[in-house]
Parts: sequence; C-alpha cells; structure tokens
Amino acid sequence: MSIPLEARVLIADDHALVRQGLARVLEAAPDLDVVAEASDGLEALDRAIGTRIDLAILDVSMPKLTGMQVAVELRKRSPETRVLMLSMYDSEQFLFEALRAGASGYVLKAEADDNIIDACRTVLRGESYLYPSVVTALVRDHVERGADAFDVLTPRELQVVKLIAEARSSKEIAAELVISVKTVERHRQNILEKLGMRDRVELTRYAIRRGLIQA
Amino acid sequence: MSIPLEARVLIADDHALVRQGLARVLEAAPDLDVVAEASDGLEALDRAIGTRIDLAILDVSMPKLTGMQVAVELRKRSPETRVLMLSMYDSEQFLFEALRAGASGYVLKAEADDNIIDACRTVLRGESYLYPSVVTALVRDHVERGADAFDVLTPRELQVVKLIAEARSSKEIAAELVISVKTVERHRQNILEKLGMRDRVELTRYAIRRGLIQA
DNA sequence: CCGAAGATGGGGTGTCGACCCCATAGGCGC
DNA sequence: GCGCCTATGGGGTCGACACCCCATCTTCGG
Repeated sequence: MSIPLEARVLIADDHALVRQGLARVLEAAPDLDVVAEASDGLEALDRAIGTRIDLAILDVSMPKLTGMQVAVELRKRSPETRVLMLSMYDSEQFLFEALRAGASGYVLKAEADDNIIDACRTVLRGESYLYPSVVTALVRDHVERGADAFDVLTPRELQVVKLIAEARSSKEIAAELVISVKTVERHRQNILEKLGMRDRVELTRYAIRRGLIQA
Repeated sequence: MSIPLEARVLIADDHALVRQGLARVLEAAPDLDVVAEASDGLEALDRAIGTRIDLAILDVSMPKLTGMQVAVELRKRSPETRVLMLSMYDSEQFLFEALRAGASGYVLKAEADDNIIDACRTVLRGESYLYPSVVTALVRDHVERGADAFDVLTPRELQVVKLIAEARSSKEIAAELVISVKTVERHRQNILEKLGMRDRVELTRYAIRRGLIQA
C-alpha cells in the first residue's frame, strides 16, 4: 500500500495530560508512531518543519499560535504534512474554519479516544475525517438554512475580536490598530451581526473557544 | 504503613483524553488503582459516594458541578475521601479556594504528568500538596502584600458572576434573582473591585478559569 | 471593466455599564 | 452591644456600547 508502515506523528497540545492521553491511545496503532510533541503553536511549527512529519495533531487552542494558524503555515511550508485538528467544541463553524485552514480532519476532545485512530488513518490516506456527530449537525444545517451561512470573520475582524476579548475598550483598540474609534465600532457591530451575538461577553467566550485567546 | 496497598482512585474530567492521560501516568504507580472515572461533576459525586474512594482527582472545570462544588459535597458526605484538584490555571487565588473547598492538593494540568504521583501519595498520607511553582508565587505574595488579600467572592456574588459571564444584562439578572437592578449593579461593582478587574469581559474569563461556566 | 466585499470613517440616539454618593436590615464574632 | 460583613436598594454622572443612517476607497474575482 502507499501508506508508510510507520507514519511519523506530531502531537501538539498545551496540556501534558492530553499529550499523554493521545500517546496512550495511539500506542494501540502499530502504524502510527509518535515522534514529536509540542506544547505551543510555535514549537509545533518548528518541530513539524524541522522533522519529517506525516501527520500533525493540533489542538485549536494553544499559546503563541493557534492550531488554525499553525495549519495555515504548515500548508505553505510543509504541504506533505497532513493536519488533524483537535477541538473542545462541537461547532460546525469551527470545523469549516479548520478545513479551510488546511486541516484534513476535525476531532472532538471529548470523543477523541474512540475515533482518533480512525481519524489519523483516514487523513493519512488523503481523505477528510469528520467526527461522527458532526455529520448530523451538517445535515441539519444544510436543510434549515440553505448552506448559505458560514460567513467567517475576516482577518481584520479576528484582530478586533481578539482585542475585545482581552477587555480592551474601543478607544484602546483604535489606538492599537491606528484607526478611528468609529471604525472599531463598525467592525464590532459587523462581527456581532455575523455571529448572531449580543455583546462583548459572548464574543469573549467565542474567542476562547476559537483559541484566539486563553481564558 | 498506614496507606492501603492499593488506594482506590477516582478520575473526574470532562475530556476523555485527559482521563486517559491520567490513567496512563498513574499506571506507573502500583499503589494507585484507578477504579472509577467520571466526565462531569454530578457523575463524580455519584461515583465517589457510591463506591469507596480513597482519592478523588477532580478537574476544576466540569459540566453540571464544578470541581470546587464536588469537593464541598464530598467533604460532607464522604469525609474520608481525599481530594486532589486539577486546574488549567496557575493562580494562587484558585489554589486557596480549592483548599478551602476541602481539597488537599492542587496540581496544574500543564505540569501534572511530572508530579501527579507524588501529589497523590502526599494527599493520601493526609498532607497537603502544592505544585512546585506555586510555592514561589506564595512566598512572593506573602512578602508583597501582608497575606491580607484572598478575599473570595460570596455565594451570592458567585451567582452574579456566573450570570454576567452568560451574557445576561443587569435587568435580566435582577429578574432571575428577584432583586432590583440596583442591587445587581452593586454586586457587580463589589466583585470588580474585589478581583481588581475592569469590566464584564474580564469577569467572563475569570468565570471560565474558575469553572463556573464553560467557554 | 464592473460589481461585490472589505476596510475605512462621519453623523446620531438610547441604553447600559462603571463608578460615585447614600441608607437599612440581618447575622456573626468578640 | 458594638463592629463588621453581606445583602439589599435609592440617587446621580459619564462614558462606553449597541444600533441606526450615510459615505469613500481599494482589492479581487468573474
């Protein structure tokens, strides 16, 4: 077959216990060999381009660089490396963002122990892996609203979300980004509308789920 | 010695991978026997009072009941069970709250793989375990400000924090708690002052760190 | 080449949050 | 009993935020 007998795997998560858990689960698969670990996004990127890595398992929420950011960089600098995104949150929104960032799979931490090996093998074969419960969500979503949604935030809007979630005022954000307060408010308004949220508190929780900031 | 040869251990965390990681690390200790797992606070409480448990390892942030709440209940209903709190965040504040809730130890998830076995054994001997890096923090803190701080929020204030972090307005919170809007604002003001925070966004992140809500 | 979308910024309005003042009632410890 | 803390609630002020209106300029894809 075309799959190497021993796929070289990188595990990146800021919690040692999660890395241990992953390593333990992957031990059961003789075709998956964990050859590197990383506890933040920068480290993950370094290891993945320094070593030859077939599969990078990335946590969405990591210090320094988020899993999404690492995936984007990896696609540029090491396109042959497959990416499997690991997330705490069951959200179609995040799933699509991960796939767009270059990930081939998306697995929930709560369900990871059951299906992670399947996911790894599927992704290594060059296919996409969606965790089982997302399929239901997808179908529901495409039926309810005509597959129109999934408007993701623009890079500029993501910057603003991050600053809002760090408890900066509009005035401070304007100074930071060197734009007017009015524009910051304009961005915030657009963001709230896109995500269907009411205020900065909801945005803060969104930013944490999305790995933009740590709680 | 007085320690049973096989201490019966409960692992409670909402992420299967963390439970796997803990189990893997604890396998190396022949005197620690993982006999139960739980994925939320209620389940943890049930297992701990249903089974005879010597040591409960509790994640701070769990659905239904936080680790702190489980610890408080356990002290009442199963006082012989020792509690080791597992947290993502390096904060003296949380450490003290955990100890006051009835925990005998406090371990960081990021450092847990190195010292968790030591922590378990120490706690089972009836002593307190503080993870190494907190000791420095403690010393610093007691020197800088005269050990005066550590004002914890009252139960009522915790209720308010939780609702604020769920993006409820003062008006909604007042209706929920059947008090006036002015009192809600009063509570919010006191909370912000106690914690040295500026607004609801910072409070939201605090509530998530403290396990009061999930992100 | 033209339209769509992103980013910029101005105007206004009303509500809510953050920060002061004040008071009273109940409980707990010394 | 006196003080302290908790919880309650009234007054006011000011700025931030949420929600409208409007516009220009660039960039990118068809």
